[in-house]
Amino acid sequence: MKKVIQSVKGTRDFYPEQMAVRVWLYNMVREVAESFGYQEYEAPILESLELYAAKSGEELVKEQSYVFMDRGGSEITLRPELTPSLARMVAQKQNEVNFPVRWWSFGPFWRYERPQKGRTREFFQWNVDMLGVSSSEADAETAAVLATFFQRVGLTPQQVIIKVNNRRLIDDRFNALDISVEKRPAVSSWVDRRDKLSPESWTEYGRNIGLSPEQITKIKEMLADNDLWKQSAELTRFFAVVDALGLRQFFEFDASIMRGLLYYTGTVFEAWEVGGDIKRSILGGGRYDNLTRDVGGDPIPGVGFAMGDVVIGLILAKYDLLPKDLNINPAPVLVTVFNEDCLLESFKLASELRRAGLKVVCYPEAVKLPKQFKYADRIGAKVTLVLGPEEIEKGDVAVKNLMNGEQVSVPREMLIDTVRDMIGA
RNA sequence: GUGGAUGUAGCUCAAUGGCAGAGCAUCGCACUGUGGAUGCGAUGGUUGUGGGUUCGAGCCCCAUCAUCCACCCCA
Repeated sequence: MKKVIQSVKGTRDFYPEQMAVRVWLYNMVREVAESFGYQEYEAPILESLELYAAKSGEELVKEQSYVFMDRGGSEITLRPELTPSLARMVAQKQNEVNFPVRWWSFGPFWRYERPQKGRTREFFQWNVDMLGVSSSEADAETAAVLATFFQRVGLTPQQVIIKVNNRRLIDDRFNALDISVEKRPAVSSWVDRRDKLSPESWTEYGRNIGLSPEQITKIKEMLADNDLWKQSAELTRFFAVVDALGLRQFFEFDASIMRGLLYYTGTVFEAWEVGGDIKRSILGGGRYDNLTRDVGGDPIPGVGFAMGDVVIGLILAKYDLLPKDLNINPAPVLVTVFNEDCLLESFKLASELRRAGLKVVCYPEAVKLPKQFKYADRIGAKVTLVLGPEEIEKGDVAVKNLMNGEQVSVPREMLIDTVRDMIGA
């Protein structure tokens, strides 16, 4: 037995079955994004490492990015995320584009991590962003696109919830607690880990990063305060808007949502599965008001989110919301080849039907008819045509309806209508 | 980067240290101008790889590679 060369670790092969699911997901996100007037765009897959150096978060850039030297000696990155590219694209045309910009994208990304459940090295991401407006209404609308997507695919607030927080709100609290700016990333990741550790070891962790007992107590109080958001004008407005949009039930305030990326400045959000056996955020997003400046443009406020196809795929599979019976074979008509002498006649017939707008497969060699019928059945063809010596002599074509087994011989001039009738086209 | 589990036919999996098997898939026949269903039969293996222990290893030991799961981080 010869060994087939292995695929690259962390990549997925999209056989037609999987590709159909991916296209279905693409169609869902496109439909939802367009319903809010967002325009589709795409950025390069290759970017300079420099683009991410500023703000993406140290681990993402230094340890998780695919970086290589191209033949000209430039340091190139396979994009690990899209937002910096978007900021660059908007900054480059900051005087030409119409603000507010509403853009969306769905494409591949790469991160060099150990693959596991819900995580691959090559994945697809849906990105939705609005730039040029710094209002809470913009935050809420962007998040509403996401909630609408959940609705569209059949996910309910009992299954998925979008947890919302605000960096400025938390920063104010940290200021009040005298937590230095340098210490905040550590404090953030400590807060982020609250659900993963036992209360005791979580408290001990807090002491280890240099928090005083009073600070720890105050932060615990803060996290327990479900009404803390009312102290934030931005969040108050945010919740009012999602309420007006009829999507309030998908959102809840959670002071422990921090987000790892450094560029977020205001409202941030993450979606989680409520049932909780998928212990990772489904997606994340938030407001980033300095990113265009960080890539060299004028400061343009922005807000957006990214959803990976892998985790949402797990969620949709868990709740049995992935489409079944996706038709992966486009052609409902198969033309058989009776024998070598009839082969060209069959090819001509297939071509004739295609010119009439039908999708047609012609068997590519003169093998036994049972084999060709079996193939037609396997690919899900609805109609099979036979053009043998008898039919050619009479100027007929035998048309078999594979759904009910009935077969008729019809004159050539009636063929197209007969076939259309059978496949319901 | 750290820890755990698993590698046997194309696929899913069996096999007290004692003849390497089943189901599905494939191919053939029943059925030389017709698919699905059924029956009968056939093909298919250096048990991931390399060492070791043993009269004897798929099974035990060591190494290595791969995959999966968890941590880290994140979509």
